[in-house]
Amino acid sequence: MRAAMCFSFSHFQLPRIQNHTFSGSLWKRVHNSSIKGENSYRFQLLSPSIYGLQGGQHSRRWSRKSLSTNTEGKNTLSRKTNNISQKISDVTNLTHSGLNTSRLEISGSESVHIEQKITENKDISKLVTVIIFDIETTGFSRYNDRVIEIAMQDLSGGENSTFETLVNPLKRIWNTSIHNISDDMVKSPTVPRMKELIPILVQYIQSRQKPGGRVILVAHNGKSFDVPFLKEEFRRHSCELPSNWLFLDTVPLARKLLKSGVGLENMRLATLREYYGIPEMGAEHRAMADVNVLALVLQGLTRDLKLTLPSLLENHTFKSSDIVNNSKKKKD
DNA sequence: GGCCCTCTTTAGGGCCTT
Repeated sequence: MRAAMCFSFSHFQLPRIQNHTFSGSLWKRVHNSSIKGENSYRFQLLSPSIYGLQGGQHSRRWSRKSLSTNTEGKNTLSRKTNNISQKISDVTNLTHSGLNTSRLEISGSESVHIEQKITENKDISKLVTVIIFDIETTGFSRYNDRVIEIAMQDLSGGENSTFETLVNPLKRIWNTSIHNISDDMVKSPTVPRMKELIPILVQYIQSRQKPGGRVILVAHNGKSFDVPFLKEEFRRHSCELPSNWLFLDTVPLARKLLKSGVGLENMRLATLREYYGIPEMGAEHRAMADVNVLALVLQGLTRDLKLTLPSLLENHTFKSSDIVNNSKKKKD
């Protein structure tokens, strides 16, 4: 199967977020809602630092360009090809010839310096890539259900800062009412299966990693759901999540905020979106819509909890190896 | 399923994810 990927040059501007009480902060964006047609977005992303970090002058305007398959599941041809799409094509071809995805793993030794910089309290924002991600699945069981959509957004911005694709789960989708992703949408020949997507995914994240830096993959309830789910999908295809990927779960941060007595009702993403006055960004429970929301929720959480990038790295990240896989006790 | 909380730890219930 050919996993046809295409570039969608999106134009999406978010509304201005209230409470810019600090300067030089991460997502100090200026967004004006302006949706230009279906699947057409653009937004501006300014400084790639987190609360408390001096990220320098990042007034440069980023134009986010997306890397995606057609998430409506229609069989359309890509309208533009460049080096990255060629790389993806190459990776896909390698997959078909039996690629071992461990070849794509980044050496853990490359990230040694970042721990030193944390210790030395140096600016590490230029070494850390923060990627928000979300998956849609056929259900809650990582053993019996499958991923049907995945979306990612590198907060550094720039070309190809987002990635999204449907995934053919090779099984019936029973929860279409949740996310509106149907069997017909994922059966399109342009929609990759997980077997084909894994090396593409690893290649994409590797392409976003800065030399000698670290990648933090952020998801809401990621430690209990998204990361174990991905880990199981990788295991099912005899792969492992790269050991140098770090993960961050925003639920514990939300719990901390809730306990502080600010009036947050619960820790759901939708509740956090309302709490921070973030407008809906497309259909709820579509991966990229939730990623866009979580990107702004993370901004609010780090601001309210006064979390710096070093403190996030040291106290709130985990590795996939921290998650116990009980798959040996289960049968698909 | 992992995490947190409590009327707990030799347990049970609720939250959060699709």
